[in-house]
Amino acid sequence: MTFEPTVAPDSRPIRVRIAPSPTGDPHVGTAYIGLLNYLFAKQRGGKFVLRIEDTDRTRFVATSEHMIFEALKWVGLTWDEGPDVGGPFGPYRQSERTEIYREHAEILLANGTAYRSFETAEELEAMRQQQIAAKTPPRYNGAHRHLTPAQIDAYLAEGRPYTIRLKVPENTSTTFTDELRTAITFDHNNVDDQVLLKSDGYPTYHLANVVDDHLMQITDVIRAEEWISSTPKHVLLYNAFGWDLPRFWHMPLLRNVDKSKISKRKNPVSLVFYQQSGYLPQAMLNFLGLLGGGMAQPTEAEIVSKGLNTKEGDIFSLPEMLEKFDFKRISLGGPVFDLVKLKWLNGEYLRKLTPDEFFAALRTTILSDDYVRAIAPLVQARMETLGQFGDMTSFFFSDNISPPESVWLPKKRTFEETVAFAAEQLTALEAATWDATSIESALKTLGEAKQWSVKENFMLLRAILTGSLTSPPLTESLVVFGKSRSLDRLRRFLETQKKLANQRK
RNA sequence: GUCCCCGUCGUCCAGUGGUUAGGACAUCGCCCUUUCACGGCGGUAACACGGGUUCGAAUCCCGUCGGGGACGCCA
Repeated sequence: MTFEPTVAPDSRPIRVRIAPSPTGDPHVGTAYIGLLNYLFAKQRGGKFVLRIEDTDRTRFVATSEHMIFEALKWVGLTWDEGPDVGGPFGPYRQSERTEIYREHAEILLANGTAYRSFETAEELEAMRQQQIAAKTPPRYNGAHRHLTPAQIDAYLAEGRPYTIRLKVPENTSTTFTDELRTAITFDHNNVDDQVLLKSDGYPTYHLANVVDDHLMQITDVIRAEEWISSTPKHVLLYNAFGWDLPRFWHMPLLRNVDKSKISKRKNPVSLVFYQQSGYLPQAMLNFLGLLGGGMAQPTEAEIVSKGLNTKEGDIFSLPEMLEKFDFKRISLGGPVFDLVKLKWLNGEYLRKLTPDEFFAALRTTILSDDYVRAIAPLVQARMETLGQFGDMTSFFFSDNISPPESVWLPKKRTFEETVAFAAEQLTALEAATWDATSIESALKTLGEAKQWSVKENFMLLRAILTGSLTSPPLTESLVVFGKSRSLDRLRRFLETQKKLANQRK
């Protein structure tokens, strides 16, 4: 038996959404999928919805949501419905919809397509480790699938916490259509009994996304390829509720240079980083539009008639994308997020600005009053002439800082232990709130634990971030320079040293 | 390990049975130039492999190999 649920009729007005999770800095992948959804909706007279998926309270970052809004606006994307602008299908923040998910989980419990599972997270983790050790696929063993009503009542009476899991039908398979691919089939032996409602009462992505997409009347789910393998669970859920399916479009995943899924370790992924580093939003958007194809190359006739240079086939604006972008053209190989080409594109846009516009661009970003004002007090006491400002603060305005080993390597430390310690600094800073006292205590705590003196500790970081052993106060400088750029500089340093170390071997 | 997706220059894209396999970025060379950059001109560079189908395969089919993703009370 194969499930073949009905797909929503084509006549419904197009509605798409992006659903970022507020767990940190806004991600280039969010802008990429956002752009695609935006284009899809606008080309079809549809609505583009922004929904915040904040159901993981352990990873929740309070400042993140606002940063996501600002970053999307920065690249030029706007949404028709969302937590900030409202809309007829709100609330658009999942943490405000918990009651809805609970009710829907009850429906599944009642119709037998879901069940309660009383294992603890620790028990499940132990099971997973055993399975991995035994080289078998890590999967929930379905132990509580067949609990008798008496057992369930006993557990409930005990007040034992539980999750609600999807009861994936046995011995069948699910087939769904991906609009960019052929039909995709998953045997249910390979589909886990996914947790739908966590023991804290919050839904997992799977439940929340299906319920919300249905209630918000989403017609087309355009998301990253990493979701393909959980799509059968979603199809099963639509089925269990008796709902029509949206169309699924899985977009290729952005990649690091080594082709792995894009990650902050290997590539700057924060939109804040690009903004603060002086990339123009139109260049970023253009670059994202280039990845994965979608834009038809100009024909020879167009090149001749418009007097285009051949390279200008790669240069286009959002209105041009709206006009020409074709989803059926998207190529499925995961595109490398190539910083080199992004920089070239950005240079192209920079050169096209008028002198006044260029000046304005500098003054609103890298030379903004706010930025210079924040830097000024760090060097005032150290200066004898204003002319020394540049000497003391150049690292705030530089892209590439690569101190030689003679600068960053402490006298009494080896290369290996120092690089390892710098990696620890990165981890500590990633977890730190970005203010001077938090940074300082995070570093000191680490130094004490690893037996690094405050001097060695701070000097190392100073060298990595400023390229010098003489600089304005370190923690204050870090705060002004910004978390995303500071951490990126540290990551690049580590990558560079790793490569050098490999070359020596 | 299991399942799923993908596979054209180093990178991003063209190419959908008949092309000298095209463009962009990068790279190399030349020109312009006080330097660098910009700009101009030119070069190197790819159909992963093996079987089919066909008069003819980058294009269609199968297998192999390679890459990636998923396998969480993360999203």
